[in-house]
This record gives sequence, C-alpha cells and structure tokens, in this order.
Amino acid sequence: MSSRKDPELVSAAAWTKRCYFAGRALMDATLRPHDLGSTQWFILCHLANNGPSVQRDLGRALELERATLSGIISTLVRKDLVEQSSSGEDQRQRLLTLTAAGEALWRELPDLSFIHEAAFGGIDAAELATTIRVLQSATERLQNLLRKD
Amino acid sequence: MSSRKDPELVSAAAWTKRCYFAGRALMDATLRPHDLGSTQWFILCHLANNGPSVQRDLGRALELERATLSGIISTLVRKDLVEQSSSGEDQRQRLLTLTAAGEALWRELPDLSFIHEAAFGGIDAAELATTIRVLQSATERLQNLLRKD
DNA sequence: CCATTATTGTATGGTAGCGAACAAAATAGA
DNA sequence: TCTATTTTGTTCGCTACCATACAATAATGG
Repeated sequence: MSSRKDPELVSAAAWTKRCYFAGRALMDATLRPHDLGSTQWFILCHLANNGPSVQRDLGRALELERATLSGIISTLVRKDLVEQSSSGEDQRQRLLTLTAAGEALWRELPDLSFIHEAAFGGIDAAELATTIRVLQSATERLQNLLRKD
Repeated sequence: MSSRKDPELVSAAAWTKRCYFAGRALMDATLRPHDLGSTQWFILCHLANNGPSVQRDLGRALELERATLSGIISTLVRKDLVEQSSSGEDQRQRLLTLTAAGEALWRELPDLSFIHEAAFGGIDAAELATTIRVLQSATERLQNLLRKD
C-alpha cells in the first residue's frame, strides 16, 4: 500500500505531532490576552511555585536546551517579568527571579490544567497509562539512537 | 502534590512533546548531510510518490497551514528542488513539481521509515493501537475546544 | 601551580509552526 | 449582472526549537 519512502502520516508519530500542536495552540489561545507564550507560562509557573532558580536547573526541570531557554529568558527579561542576577556561588550561573510585575501577572494568569483535563480527562486510566508507557519507551528508543551517532 | 498552576510535566502531554521532538531530531540528524529539514523531506516525499500537486492539496495531505507551507515551499524553490507553475484551472493555485535536481536528490535520500520502526516497532500491537486511539481522541477534544472560541 | 577539560550561558542562523492582515481570483446570491 | 463571500496564496511578526561556535568560569590532573 505505502511505497518505500512514503511518509504515512496516519501513524502514532503523526498523532503525537497533532496532539502536541493542538495542545500548544489551545494554551497559546488562552494566553494570548496576556501576551504570553506557552513556554513562557511554564517558566513563570516554575519560578512562582519553586522560587528563584538558576537557569541550569530550570532547563533541567522543563527539559529545555540552554540555547532555547536563553532566548526565552531574554524576552521575559525584556518584558520585565523576570530578573537575572549573578548567583553567589558560581560566577557563570544566573539566578532567575520573578519581578514584581512578574508576580502580579502570575496572579491573574489562567490555570492551564483544564487543557490536560480536556485532552486526557475522560480517558480510561489504564489506557492512559498504556499511552504514557508507549510514548515514554518510544522516546527513549529514539534518544538512544540519537546518542549513538 | 502538584499545586494549582503547576505544569506537571510528567504527563501524557509532556511525553507527546518529548516523543515528537525526539523523532524530529532523529530525522533532522539523518537528513543533515543532505541539507534538508524533516518537513522538507515530507514534501519531496509526497511529490515523488503522488506526482505534481497543488499547494492546497499538499497542505491537506500533510496537515500544514497555508502560511507554514508557503514558507517551506519558497525555501524549496530557492534550493531549486521544486518548481511552481500556475495550474490551468484556478488562477490562484500553484502547481508544485519536482525539478530534475529535486528528483535526483530524492533518489539518494535515506528512507526514514526506520525511525517509525525504531520508535514503535517493538511495541505490542494492541498497546500501539490504544496509544493511537488515545492520542487521536485527545487531539479531537483539543481541536473542538479551539474551534469553540 | 598550570594546563586541560567540563560547565554555564550567549549569539547567530536555520527550520517549523501559528495568527493576522492582505491581494487576487473564484463562487454564490440578490 | 453586480455585489458579497469564500478560497488560495503571500507576507509579516512572533514563539519555540536546535546546532554550532564562542566566551567565561569551574573543576581536575599532572
């Protein structure tokens, strides 16, 4: 049916893409009145819930590359929502803190957990667990292949 | 455990993201020697397998927005891999065709289906089917929410 | 102590994706 | 017919992601 090099979009991989972007689109639409992107929201989220953090730890927690995080942080700093200060210990590290404006914005931001509820809330728990396990194992296989070259 | 506005990355949504990007990263790494992006590969793929196509149909087949596709097409044209000509019927439409260089490149491109195999090949068929069904239903719920506002 | 290596962050350039605004062409409706 | 709407595609500006190359600081091993 499908020739050798056919993309075959009707597959698990295609659905991970669609599902990911549908969720992001919904987050972005919800956050648009606040002039905030979804990843920016995640960052404010983490800082508000866990207190000031060094960029390195934030990147580990949210699984963002240094370069990616660096860019997003600089836009958050430009918007005066986040402050960078040198952490006492390591002169390379930058400590990230919510500004007053950042805290104020944070308090009026919507709760996005309804999106996770909307997407996966009505789904049978066992099936959801299976899904997570399959996605996790697929991700690990892919990342192993990546490391090997 | 998780506070009201906590991102809780350890969830199905987080794994869809990781899985999507791991797959894309592997595709991109494989295609890097050929100076081609993964979505560019999908487009060449579709044109090679299905013959010349109008941009509208290509977008529907690959589920790409007009704006997104338009940008990628213009880079493919700049690389002289794809040609745009006006389709006879509708003066708005542009017919997309592989150039000779595009066909030549296509012939030496690697088959990326090994990635799908690597990710999902070893997984129990029933569990894979469940995963696809869960992702599909989640995507549909999200898209319904998007349309409603 | 000094040279090497590892870590942290930045800057640049590229791909991919979306929304909004626009122009041109086609279609529908009055 | 002539106007209004829909469709198709482009352009602009933005987020987000990655790879690469770079600078600065730690940490490690002679």
